[in-house]
Amino acid sequence: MMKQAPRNRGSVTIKDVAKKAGTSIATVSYVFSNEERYLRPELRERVLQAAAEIGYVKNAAASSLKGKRRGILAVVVAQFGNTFFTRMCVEIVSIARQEGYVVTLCNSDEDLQQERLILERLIAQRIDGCILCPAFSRSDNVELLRKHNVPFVVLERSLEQEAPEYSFVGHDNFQSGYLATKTLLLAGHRKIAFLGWDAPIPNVRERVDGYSQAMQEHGLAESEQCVLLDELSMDAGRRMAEKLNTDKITAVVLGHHESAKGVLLYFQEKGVIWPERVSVVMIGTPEWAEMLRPKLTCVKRPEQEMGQAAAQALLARMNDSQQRVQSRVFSCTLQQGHSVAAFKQEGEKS
Amino acid sequence: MMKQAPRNRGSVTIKDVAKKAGTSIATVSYVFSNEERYLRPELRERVLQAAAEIGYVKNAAASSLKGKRRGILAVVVAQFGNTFFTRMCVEIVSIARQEGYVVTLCNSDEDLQQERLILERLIAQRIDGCILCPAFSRSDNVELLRKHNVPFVVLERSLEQEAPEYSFVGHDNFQSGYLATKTLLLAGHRKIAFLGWDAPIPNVRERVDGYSQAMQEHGLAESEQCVLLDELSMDAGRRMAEKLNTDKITAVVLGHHESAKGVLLYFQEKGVIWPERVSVVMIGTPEWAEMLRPKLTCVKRPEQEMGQAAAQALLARMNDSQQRVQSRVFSCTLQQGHSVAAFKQEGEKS
DNA sequence: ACTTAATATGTAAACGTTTCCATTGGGAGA
DNA sequence: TCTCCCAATGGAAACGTTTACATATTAAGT
Repeated sequence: MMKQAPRNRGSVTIKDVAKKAGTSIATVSYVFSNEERYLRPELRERVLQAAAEIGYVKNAAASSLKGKRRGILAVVVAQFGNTFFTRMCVEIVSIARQEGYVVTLCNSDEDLQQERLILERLIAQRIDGCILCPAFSRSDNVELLRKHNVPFVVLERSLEQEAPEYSFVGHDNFQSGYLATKTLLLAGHRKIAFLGWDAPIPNVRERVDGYSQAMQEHGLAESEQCVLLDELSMDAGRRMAEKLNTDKITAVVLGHHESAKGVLLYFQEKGVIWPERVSVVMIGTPEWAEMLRPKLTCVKRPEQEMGQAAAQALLARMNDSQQRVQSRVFSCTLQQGHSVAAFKQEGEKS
Repeated sequence: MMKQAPRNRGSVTIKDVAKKAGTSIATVSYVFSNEERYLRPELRERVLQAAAEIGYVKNAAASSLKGKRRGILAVVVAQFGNTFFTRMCVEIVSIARQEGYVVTLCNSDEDLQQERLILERLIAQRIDGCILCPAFSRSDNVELLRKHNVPFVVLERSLEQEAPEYSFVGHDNFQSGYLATKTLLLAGHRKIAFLGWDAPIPNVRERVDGYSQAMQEHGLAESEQCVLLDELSMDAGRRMAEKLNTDKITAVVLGHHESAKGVLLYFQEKGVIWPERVSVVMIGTPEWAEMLRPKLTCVKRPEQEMGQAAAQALLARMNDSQQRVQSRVFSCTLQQGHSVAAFKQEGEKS
């Protein structure tokens, strides 16, 4: 019985190149992965020629076995489809590509089970590094990475609990809440509501803290503050908007653009037009923010810089595991729109 | 001189597990990758125990060397950030995950050079399969995949030239253009413009063909048709909108949602309100489409089904390379909004 | 007790690379 | 002519798995 040519998936191997070029596999390997090694130019050329002819591409998996890098980085986010993350991903991928890495993008969908599954798979692939936005800011799965010596950077969500040191890149949630609120306060508003996400994570708390702080600076104690939190959906946005007493409230901070959609649609339906009836500042800059008229005033997070910073932090960590962890927290800026109007007393209507 | 413990990246190997469990590596391997093989339950348990204790995770790269699958699929799109693709990706990833694959998402950014680079890197990784939306519908790089026996499925962009057979999943561009136009025609409009992308790819041509066909069916010859094409950007959208003679035109088909943004912003600025002054149907359903008021009437492509179909087609192809290629073309549906008004003569204004 | 057949485990050769080290063939210096 | 050395190449072990095959153990049949 003829022995089948086994040829795993029919791939061309270094051996084939060696045979074709009439040399040893060692030589071929030197040509492709050891620039320094001196070889007769003529020989080097011959090998390259042969390789090109039969279409040889080095097997990265085999190569990684011998201690070479794997060539794969991973980004695990909790909300794929959220433009904030998408934009950062684009930057990360771009920098990674320059360094010769392929990036695998994963979505935990804010689910710890999924996240764990994903990380286990990534570890099985022996990825070279990982950028992780942990679901619910939980450190559970981060420990997996640590245990397996995968260099990693935490993105956007700082960890709860007393987690050991780790590199972090995110934006200043407190400041974003503060900035949004301050903008409304400076326009003269006092009855300002904060509508946001009800997740038990630092990001949310800090934004609310920023709101509270700004309010207090203007002499508005807790009793005069109004914070509504609900899940991340249009319906939740609607629910919150319904609860608002728009006769009393003159301005709102939209703490998350996902539920913001529901709020604004509700406003539009009910004729609560901005900025005449209510002033609005939103945290986040989804694509639709620039399409609405009047245009929304938004707090912009520097996604581009953040993505770059995350990628660089990871690369730094990979190159030198001893390196001090980095922590970079970015400030947000106000993206001026037309949804904030100066507050007018309107003749003692209350 | 003490020889350093080499321990590539410090990973725990099958050998460590064997030592810990006091058995051979063969046994450990059987435990983890050969369900059938009978082992004394007590032994199996002991191995699992040992593995768990020292945190063993199988090295997928090494495993793949022996002919096992690599566990990686790739999706290469030309426009990352375009929600149309993002939504399909979500589905693909979800199905792939069920089958135990990790998916790497790549963005060629409509650049053939990039695309080639990406594919070469993916081939080096010996991915198990690939879903590709080829930049500019060019088949150049697709051949790379074929040459390296990577099972693949072409997504959304059919190939130009006389390409050999390949599996394809996309939507019916002709029908989408036809449906959009027909909707306006049925509302009584006659002066209808088509604004779209000027790329030399079948997708674009077919949409325009759909427009033309619909127009002709209503007795409107080429001279009464109006097709404007430009690049994919808001500015381009503005440019096209400026060129429109809105005194003559009573309705527009927005052929691509990216430039559509520019068009609509321009309309808003110039007070060309819809549907009173101009009726609008857009091909595509970006997030912002549901935020505008009046809400846009859109042609919806079934992204979810398409993503699933693509993933399934790929898996089918991977499991049986002999299998006949599949070609699935999905129809679009109208997503009713309020941007189309019945055409009224308005008293011989012209 | 002795073969036979099952059952349970281990040995070792691959997979495609990388790289240490050995080997070869000159040419220069003596 | 003979060393010696250097430059250029190849042999072979290793990386962490899988798996065909060999071995060792046990039970059953004579």
